[in-house]
Amino acid sequence: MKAGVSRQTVVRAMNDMPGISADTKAHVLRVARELRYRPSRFGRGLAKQDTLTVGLVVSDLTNAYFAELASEFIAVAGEVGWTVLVQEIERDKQHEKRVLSSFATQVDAIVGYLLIDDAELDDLVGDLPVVRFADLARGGHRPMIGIDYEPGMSAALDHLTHGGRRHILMVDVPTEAGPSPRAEVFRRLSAARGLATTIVELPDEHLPRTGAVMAFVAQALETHPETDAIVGFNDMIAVGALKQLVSAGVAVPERCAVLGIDGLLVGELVTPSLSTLEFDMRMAARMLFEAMLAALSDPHPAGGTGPVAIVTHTLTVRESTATA
Amino acid sequence: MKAGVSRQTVVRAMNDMPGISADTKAHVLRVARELRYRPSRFGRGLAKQDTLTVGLVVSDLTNAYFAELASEFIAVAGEVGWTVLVQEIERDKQHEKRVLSSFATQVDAIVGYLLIDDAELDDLVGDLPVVRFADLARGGHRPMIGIDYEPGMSAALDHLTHGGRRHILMVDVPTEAGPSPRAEVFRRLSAARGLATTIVELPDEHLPRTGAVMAFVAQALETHPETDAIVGFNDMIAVGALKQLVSAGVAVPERCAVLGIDGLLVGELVTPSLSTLEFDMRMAARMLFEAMLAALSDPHPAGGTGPVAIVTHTLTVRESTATA
DNA sequence: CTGAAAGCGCTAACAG
DNA sequence: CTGTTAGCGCTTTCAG
Repeated sequence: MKAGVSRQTVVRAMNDMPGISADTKAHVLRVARELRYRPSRFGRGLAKQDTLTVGLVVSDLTNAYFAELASEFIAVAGEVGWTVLVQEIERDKQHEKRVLSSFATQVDAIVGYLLIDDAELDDLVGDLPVVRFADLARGGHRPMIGIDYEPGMSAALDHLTHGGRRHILMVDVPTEAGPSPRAEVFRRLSAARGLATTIVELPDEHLPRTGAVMAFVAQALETHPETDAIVGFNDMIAVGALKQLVSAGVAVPERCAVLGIDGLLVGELVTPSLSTLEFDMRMAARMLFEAMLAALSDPHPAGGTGPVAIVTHTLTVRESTATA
Repeated sequence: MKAGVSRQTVVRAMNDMPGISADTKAHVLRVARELRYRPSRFGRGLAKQDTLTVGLVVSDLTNAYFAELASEFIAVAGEVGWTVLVQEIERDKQHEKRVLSSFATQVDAIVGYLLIDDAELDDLVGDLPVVRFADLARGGHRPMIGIDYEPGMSAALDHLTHGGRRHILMVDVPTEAGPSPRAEVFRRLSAARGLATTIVELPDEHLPRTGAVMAFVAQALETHPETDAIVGFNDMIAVGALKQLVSAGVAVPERCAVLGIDGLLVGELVTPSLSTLEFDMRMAARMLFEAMLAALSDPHPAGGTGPVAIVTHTLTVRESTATA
């Protein structure tokens, strides 16, 4: 059409389709290049009904946990030609709603770590497939990859008690609705073991700031001086606790052990190195993606779905919980 | 049309446009919801010629530096309704090319940390606007946010020499083409000061592994036992060096100082805490985004552009370079 | 092997 | 305030 030559033969050339002579194809390609022609994704998307864009929701990319999730998910998705839109929701439900409703017209599916519940989700995104990455306890009719803290936490408590720890303090980051699922499992399992545990709740505002976490831990330890082990809501909290103990001259792990959750790289880097509960994020990302494909091909499985897979943690023992 | 009622009045309802009675609008909206109707992004994109999707290229989200860039960039872009496609290129030029040519049909602009040069870029993406985030030294006719290491490195060297350090070792991560720009600046500035510095090159393969970095540093120190300060290519390398020194019983900072580059959070968490060169990633992300908008509105500025803004580092002194 | 015609779902411009 | 018409750029028939 444009360049002296052909027409919608261009399609055949651009898309590597059969039924075109090498000559014309080469010619078309060359002209296309000269013209700096780029096919429009909209025209194509409209004509071919398939498409491959997924929205990933995480709470904060700056958190290595979510960065790793994003990295692995993008990799898995990319392998089969899917493209990933990433958004952060920064623990803010309002913002999450805006993000989701914008996703509703931009992607073919949504996955990730969502705050809102299924009912609100139905409102915002209709029957767009959504797969959550969430604590197992969370209900709902949509598919999800459930995180079961029980096996890991159980192993962790065994490890701590075998090491003679009896007064365990968990520093939780509660949700709006109360203790986090991590803390719930901790409470339940330690009660079952007859342990004298305490859960303190770190206010949200302190979250990213190590200094604030340190101060908070210092204060908690004044109230609970008998503490001989601290479990952090996650590795970053645990590292804050670790720093506080070290700087207060409390011997770790001799006088007090510290355990994190998530298995972030930072745990290897601090001194003493941090024991933690970790899991295979690559596998989790793969499961998320596969659940998404499943949801896409069968949007309304009979009787809802609930968890389609469950991930658990493995205890990695490093220096911070070593036994004397 | 569909639901007993209206037609393309739907448009007016869905898009909050004027010229529609509250009644009809409410009705349309309700029916749309019942029908789980979601407008197609393709139809819309085709009809309205504007659109707002940018591709962000980073080398590795797992690297906190890039995670922060992504986080900030997504935030800035989101503020004005842009949506961000994220891709990793893992230091692999082939992969980068695939990513870029796929981006060419998916986004309206590309920004980020690219390996390939402008000529190859022209080939892959035509006149799609691209803004790099790159070392100032890098040439090219496309716009970029240039990173100038000189002011920061200069401050760092002053700080180290004032602390009496004379034998500085830099652990570089070279590019295919030789020393990194960071190392080049280091070499130039330390030569100008008459310092006895050495640059050792960490093989790529070791990159993510702290243990490997530690071993490499141990070996480098055997060859250069007089070393009294180590500058890492980035914070992660510096932390590896720090760990090696500590575990080898070398007093930090008394016997040997350690300095990182990038200003990652991890620097605050290690013991002793890491001095580093940091910069304002939020501002850098904002500049990237704005340069992108500029490139979009004027794709071919007279005479190319080169750097459209320059970012520099600030020295943050923590324990690892403290003076006795 | 190449060309022509129709339509994907939406919005804009213009009537009614 | 609401309906009609045309066309965005591409792919898919179906003819030549």
